Amino acid sequence: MLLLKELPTAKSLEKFAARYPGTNVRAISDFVSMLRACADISQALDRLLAKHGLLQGRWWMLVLLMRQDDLTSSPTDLAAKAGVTKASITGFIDGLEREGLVIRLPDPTDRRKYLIRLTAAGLQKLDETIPDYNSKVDALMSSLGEPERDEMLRSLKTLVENLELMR
Amino acid sequence: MLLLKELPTAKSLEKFAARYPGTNVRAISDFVSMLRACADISQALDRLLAKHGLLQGRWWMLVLLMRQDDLTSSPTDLAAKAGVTKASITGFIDGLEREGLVIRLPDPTDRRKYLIRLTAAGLQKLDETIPDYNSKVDALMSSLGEPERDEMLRSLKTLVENLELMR
DNA sequence: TGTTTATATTATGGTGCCTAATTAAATAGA
DNA sequence: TCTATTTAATTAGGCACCATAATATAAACA
Repeated sequence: MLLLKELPTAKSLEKFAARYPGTNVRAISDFVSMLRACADISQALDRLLAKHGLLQGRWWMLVLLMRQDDLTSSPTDLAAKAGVTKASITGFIDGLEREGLVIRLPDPTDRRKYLIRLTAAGLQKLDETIPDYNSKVDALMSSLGEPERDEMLRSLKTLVENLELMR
Repeated sequence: MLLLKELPTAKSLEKFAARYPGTNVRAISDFVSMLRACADISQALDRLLAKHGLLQGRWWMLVLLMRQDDLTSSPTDLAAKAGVTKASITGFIDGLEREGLVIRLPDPTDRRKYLIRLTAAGLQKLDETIPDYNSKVDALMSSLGEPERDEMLRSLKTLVENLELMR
């Protein structure tokens, strides 16, 4: 999460370039602006979810479970799909279970495993949150025309595909 | 930070739309793709900074200090510029001071205040990190042509200006 | 002078991650 | 069959990043 409310001014960028010759001022400025925008958008999502008593971590767990036909998944599977360790999943599940949104069920075919299933309360939480999420996301994304949106996503995709350049 | 390595499939979006009629599938899909890209880019920055023993929090603090003519700022000022509380700044300063990258100096004009100043070691840390940061950010951003970059930033700016639609 | 305001810190806690060690169960191989 | 390995999940412990509330101190104001 970017920690700079104040984007660099032309003056501070000049100073930067003076100390570090060869700086591509435009690249730096654009990069920071991009991060700033991303952080603002993510924060707006946080606020939306907070209205429904959720946080991004819990929210994405619920979304992953909802994607499953039987509303059920395993910690290992969730870890893979979320890109975090299984130990981290344990924590998320603990929180969601405490709130009654999911339950741990023993896997009948393998006693090492658990099945994490969305409860009725969990589904209700989604039913309460998702219409709001849908309409707000729609409203936001509609502030861009279709061609601009496509172009933006294509550009972001290009950047992501070139992230090895940051290595 | 987005927790979905796996973006929604066409099938899961269909299912979503079936349960929540009126869903703008494109809006949701685009929104999640955008967050995914943002998270990936931010993570790439984390990795770059980690090579130099830094993390985003500490890094942006150092950058804010470097912007000042005398390499000096106050906790209140840093808090405002970073968009976090003063209590949070105390923690960042503690860490940076422990590593010798900044020092707390009493403000001669107001005994409630401290001046946070970048030390020689702090400046050296920046001198070691920034050339790498510059070249990597330049390389990444150069994967987009200038018009695409401008368009992308304009689109992101439009979204940020319309974030009140998420309220 | 006495009250209000401003500065910074401490105390405390929540969220989101991690690694390493552990427990338990399944599986593969001699 | 029995042992060794692998797999699943958790626990323990810790770090980073943030917040709120309470506190101590000092400045400003009326």
